[in-house]
Amino acid sequence: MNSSMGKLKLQNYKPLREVVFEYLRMAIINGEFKPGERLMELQMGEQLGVSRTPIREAIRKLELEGLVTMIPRKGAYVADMSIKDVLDVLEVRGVLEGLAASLAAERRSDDDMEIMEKALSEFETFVNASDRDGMMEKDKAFHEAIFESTHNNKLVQITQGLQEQVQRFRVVFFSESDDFKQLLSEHTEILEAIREGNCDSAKEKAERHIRDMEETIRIFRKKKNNIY
Amino acid sequence: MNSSMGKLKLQNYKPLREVVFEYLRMAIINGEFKPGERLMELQMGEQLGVSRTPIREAIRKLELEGLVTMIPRKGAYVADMSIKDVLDVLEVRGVLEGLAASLAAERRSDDDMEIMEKALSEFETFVNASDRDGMMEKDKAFHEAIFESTHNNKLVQITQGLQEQVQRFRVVFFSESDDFKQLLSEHTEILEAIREGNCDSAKEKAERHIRDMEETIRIFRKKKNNIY
DNA sequence: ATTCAGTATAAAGTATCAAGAATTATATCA
DNA sequence: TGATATAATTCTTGATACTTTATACTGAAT
Repeated sequence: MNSSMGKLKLQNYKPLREVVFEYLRMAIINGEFKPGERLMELQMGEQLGVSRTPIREAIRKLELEGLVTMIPRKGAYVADMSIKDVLDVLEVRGVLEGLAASLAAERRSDDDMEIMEKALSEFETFVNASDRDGMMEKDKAFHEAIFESTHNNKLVQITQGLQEQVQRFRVVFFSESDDFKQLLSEHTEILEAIREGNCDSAKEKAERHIRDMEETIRIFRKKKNNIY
Repeated sequence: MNSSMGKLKLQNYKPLREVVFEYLRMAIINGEFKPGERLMELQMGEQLGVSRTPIREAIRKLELEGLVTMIPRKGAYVADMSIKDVLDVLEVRGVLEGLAASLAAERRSDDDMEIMEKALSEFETFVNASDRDGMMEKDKAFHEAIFESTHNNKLVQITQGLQEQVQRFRVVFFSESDDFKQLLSEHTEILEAIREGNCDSAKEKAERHIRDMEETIRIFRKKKNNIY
């Protein structure tokens, strides 16, 4: 009994740097910290009630993730985000989504299938309820479920990072213009192909799903007269 | 004069954490630190003549890169590397090489073309001289040149991380068995397709290039009786 | 042989010191 | 009197040293 209590404690223990890291990451992704904004160690520390060390370690990781830009001896800034950056990300994510769908169609277990179906139906529920936050969450969950079904850890890990960038972009630039009805029908088609084990079809549909998003952003860019 | 000296210094300045980070990364990638080996902050610090802080910050970044594994309150260990891990990496890298070659065929500038050709011819020189280290270096340079030619920064960044993992695997498991003559002819074909601007051909050849490598490792695994 | 206690060791986090960059103020020159 | 340049002060990062806390190991006792 003692040992199981100990284990529980152990599982729950998170180093401060980890807490700070996740806090800052979420704050940046959700747009609470704006691009270009300066992150000062002392100030952050006071705000979160910790000393500078955990803050610094968290910032180092955020730097590697590309969410923060460091200038030596000057400080850390929330990374800028151009439309070009997001288009670059989506170009990569397109082929990875395709790969994932194809592999999922080939390798998914019955458990995987259940998880994907659950995510999709929950997504549908939120669409019908017009709950935007819920949709975003389940949209993410659906794609994650596909990636998990590939049983390729590296693929899961890489895509997580990319997802964050896209999410961040959505929040910063774009908050109201996704067409969720459209997303729902595309998701349904992708899952159908995966269920049937049709690799090629799953791949093609998943890839086009991302290309559609790219196209939406290209149009958005033109409207804004943004030059690259 | 004084000010230009100052500027030079400024340009050359690298925070200690950065130096340590790169040192440790190279040491791990090149197999000087073995998988599972423990990295102790105090000891490392003494060895490199710095205090613990830069070591810690470097280790945090290595953790995010997947090169070290942290166990809270216990310490940092050089990450294990299974054959499954490398196959996962290559599965991802395959489609990214394909994407890169295709985009390069479409977007390369004349300067890009020159850089790629230079890398390839240097690779050939080392192959003829049977200089293994030189080959590895130029092999890497060639692939990097292709990725740079896509003008997609995100793609460059992601692939760098993957390249490191493959490199590490090569060193740890595999030191003598690459067939560089074969690599050379494949590289030549890929570059030919890029030069002609033939996206589909470039993509297909680049993808197969990685699949060949995957196949080599699968055979290697069978020989070793390694179960997944 | 097993368990519990005490000690040693290493990580986590805080406080402190040093050094570089930025801003402001003052002085000098036009 | 205004503007520019330089010096000084202040603020922030970079790095070290120190304290605390948890884990592991060793030895003794049941």
